[in-house]
Amino acid sequence: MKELPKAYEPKNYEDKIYKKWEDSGLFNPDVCVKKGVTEKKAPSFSMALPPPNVTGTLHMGHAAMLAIQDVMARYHRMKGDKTLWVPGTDHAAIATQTKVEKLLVAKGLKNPRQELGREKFLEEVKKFAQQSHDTIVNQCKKMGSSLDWSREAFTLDEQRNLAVRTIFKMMYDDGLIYRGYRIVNWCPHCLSTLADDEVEYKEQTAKIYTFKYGKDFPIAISTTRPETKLGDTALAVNPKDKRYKKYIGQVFDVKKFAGGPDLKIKVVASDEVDMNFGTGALGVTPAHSLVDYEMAQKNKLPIIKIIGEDGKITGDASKNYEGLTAKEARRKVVEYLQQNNLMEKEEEAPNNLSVCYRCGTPIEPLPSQQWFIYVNKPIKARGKKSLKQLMQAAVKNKKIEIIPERFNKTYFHWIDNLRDWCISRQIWYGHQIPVWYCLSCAELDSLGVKQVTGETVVPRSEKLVPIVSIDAPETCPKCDSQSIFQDPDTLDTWFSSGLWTFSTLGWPNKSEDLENYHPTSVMETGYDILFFWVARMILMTTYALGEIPFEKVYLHGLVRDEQGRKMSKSLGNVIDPLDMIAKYGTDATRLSLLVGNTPGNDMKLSEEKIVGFRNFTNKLWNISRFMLLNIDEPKMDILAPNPKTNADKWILAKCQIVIESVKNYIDRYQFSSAGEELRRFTWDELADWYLEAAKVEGEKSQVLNFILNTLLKLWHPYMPFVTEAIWQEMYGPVAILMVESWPKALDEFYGQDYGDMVNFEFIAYIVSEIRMLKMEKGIEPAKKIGALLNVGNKEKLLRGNEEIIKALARLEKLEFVKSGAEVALDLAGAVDTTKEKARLEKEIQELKKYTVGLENKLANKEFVKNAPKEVVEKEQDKLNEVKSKLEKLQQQFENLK
RNA sequence: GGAUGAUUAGCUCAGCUGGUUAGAGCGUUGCGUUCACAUCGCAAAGGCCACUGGUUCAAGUCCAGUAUCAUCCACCA
Repeated sequence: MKELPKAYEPKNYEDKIYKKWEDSGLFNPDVCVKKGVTEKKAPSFSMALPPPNVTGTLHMGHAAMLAIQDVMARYHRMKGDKTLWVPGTDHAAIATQTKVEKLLVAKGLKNPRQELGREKFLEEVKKFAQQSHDTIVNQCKKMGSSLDWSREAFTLDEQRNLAVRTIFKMMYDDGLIYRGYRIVNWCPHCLSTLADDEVEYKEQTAKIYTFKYGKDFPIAISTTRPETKLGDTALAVNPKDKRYKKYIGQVFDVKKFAGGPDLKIKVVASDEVDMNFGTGALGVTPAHSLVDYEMAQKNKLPIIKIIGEDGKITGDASKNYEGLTAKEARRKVVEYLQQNNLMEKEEEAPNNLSVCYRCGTPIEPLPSQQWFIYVNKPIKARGKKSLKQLMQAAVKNKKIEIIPERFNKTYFHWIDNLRDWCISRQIWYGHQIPVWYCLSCAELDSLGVKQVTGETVVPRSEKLVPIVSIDAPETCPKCDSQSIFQDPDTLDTWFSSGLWTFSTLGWPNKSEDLENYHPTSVMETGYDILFFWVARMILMTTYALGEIPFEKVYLHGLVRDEQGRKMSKSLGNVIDPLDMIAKYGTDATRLSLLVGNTPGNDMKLSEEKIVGFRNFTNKLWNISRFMLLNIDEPKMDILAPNPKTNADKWILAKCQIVIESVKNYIDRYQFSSAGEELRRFTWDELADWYLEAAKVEGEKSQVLNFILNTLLKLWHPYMPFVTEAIWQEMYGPVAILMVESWPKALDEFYGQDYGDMVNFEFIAYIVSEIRMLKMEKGIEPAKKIGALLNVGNKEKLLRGNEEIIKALARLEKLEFVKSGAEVALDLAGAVDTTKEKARLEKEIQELKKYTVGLENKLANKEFVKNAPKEVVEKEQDKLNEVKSKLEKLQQQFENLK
């Protein structure tokens, strides 16, 4: 006999319990093996935690991710698998740097990078990242995540840096990484390139200007960005366009366009030009539009860069405009065109503006010398497949399964549209590219460098010959000169996080972890980073290791607010997981994120939902409290006891069924269904019926002990804290539920004979009927009255459970009879029979309708012919059952008269 | 422009390969302080499963189309 406190107080247990788990070392599979908790040869189950960005704190999305993954980790650990869940954080290059810059600006610095210099600035970033990291780790622990902290990784630590340098060298040597002068997405605020999918589009209305380059120019063009026309080298028309056909191939000289540079405009044909848009003619600006750039390459047109990395007009080709920002230049061009009667039309039209996904600044496409990865080039070491093909194959041949399946389509579509991946970034926080240049080998004069000092900024130039090396070379391998310097650029953050599943396991070293735990079992993450990250991991891993990074991809949805809006600080609708944990406990918070949603779909979260699960947590606590009061001496490894009564048989059978279905649901990644199933068993079956019966029957120590052990184990992956807390109340401070073995369904309780189960269900049905009758007749539930039961062919069963029926239906007297209605109340006159008659009539009508439906179905020859036997039989059984029920009701109805 | 998802009870959502009178939680209504729990119990009400066709003995479930909403991708200058 143990007695728990009346209500569960999460605060009194959670931190202590987490500390105990952590101190036990059992998050580490090696320790589990050493302590004999897991067998040495057990199958392994491994996951890499999607590393949260060190840009701040965790939100509900992270909490959901941690909860789902922890369910899997704990389930597999209890099942006896060697379970490894590796934690870590992501340096999130641009995101973190931007964040720190903002903080420094808020502190009063005007231009932090310039004022501090690379080294000091990076120190600031590191400080911030460290703080953020600590917060995140603490939050992961608060969520109860059973992560193996001894293996914690950071995308920018030394081990990961080695992995990055190694794979860069591999790819370079395989000819997959190249340096090129290409149009890139340039963010003039971050002063860096962005990958294609780091560009976002914002709807806006823009002014479209229609004008001619010059007075004698025969064709007018339309554009939203007149200032870029300073760099036009061609005009494209559709070859089918009769208006302009005659001009194709001609070259027009435009003197001093908009008071600026002279232009040579060649008229070229392109199918891509829409004849119906604007004037049907497109001014081609090869340097500042990707489409135009491609057109220029096809037609061998010159590329004139007129906007520089600072977002200002460059001097080379744009006299009179040099140094103006794009905005200023636009105003000036427009003014000129208006004043010189070249402007034909100005109109507002909807338009998509491309902006930086980090800072929202409009993107400036411009040509620049950058590092790229070929996605279409055949790779010798991989059967001449390209990276694209490797990525496609992994999913197409089902080595990787994406859950839910529909994301396959999105994934393939993305790959089809994939262009070479620009991996160099002009920011400081990140993996510096493992490339060095020798100044002695290069002709410095031609680079515009006169004298080399420590602080010399060397312009980006293809004239610098790259020396690619895993470790920093001391001298130039060609000329032995010591004046070499490392490429100042850093790598796209996804380059390093793409290695995550194997870099965290020790690659490029041939580690045991890599051997044991790679490929990982599951990658659980949000669908919003399917392209950014999941696809890149597949790319990197299939290339580097020739194997997949994970077998399953489980994609969860976004956590939204009650109204379905994204949670954001500016909207003020953010629900902080830590607040919820403080108010309602971790288990309630976890359940609210685990139950009531399906993979790939967004979920709406409200505080009320969490309150509901807090109530359930307390319910479980009190169920345990009651059970413990009726268990003599709890035993941890109690065997299933022999059931004595109908109720015992029923609950033991139900228990086996729930064990089986929870297992099936979790194995099929239906975490919500498993949780609902468990909740239903716990509340509707165990608490509402069995425990009530137990109060009557008494002496249930063994059954209760067995059921409670099973119950706590089954709930543990979902609610680790409350279950562990109860477990320790039961079995002392040394016991750890987390590594107890997962329950197995036992055939003897339900395999052969469902009869036992159905028997108690009949008792429950009778009790419900009596309660219903009392309610219908306006008798207070607590008021004790008498009742008559027609025993039919169930005399033994009913008499055997007489006390239960009396107690649960609150009867003072129960008589068994052999005729009349199934159940009748001893009403002692004075009761409103009209109400009861109406109720019966309604029910009879409904049953009649149902009977007719069934009869029609069975009379249908087609149905009998075509439907499977079992279905037909089932329908026949249904009909018989309904008919007999109908008879009984009609008899009752008659009796009332 | 292309794609995907959603549309089921007042609200939030389940419903896997088509086969019980379509389910749950919350909320609502009525009754209730039975010695685990009012963070509770008992009971009830509430649904042409968006719409229109089709396939089938049988459709919430499969197919086609329509509408509304959401998201993603591409981007037209």
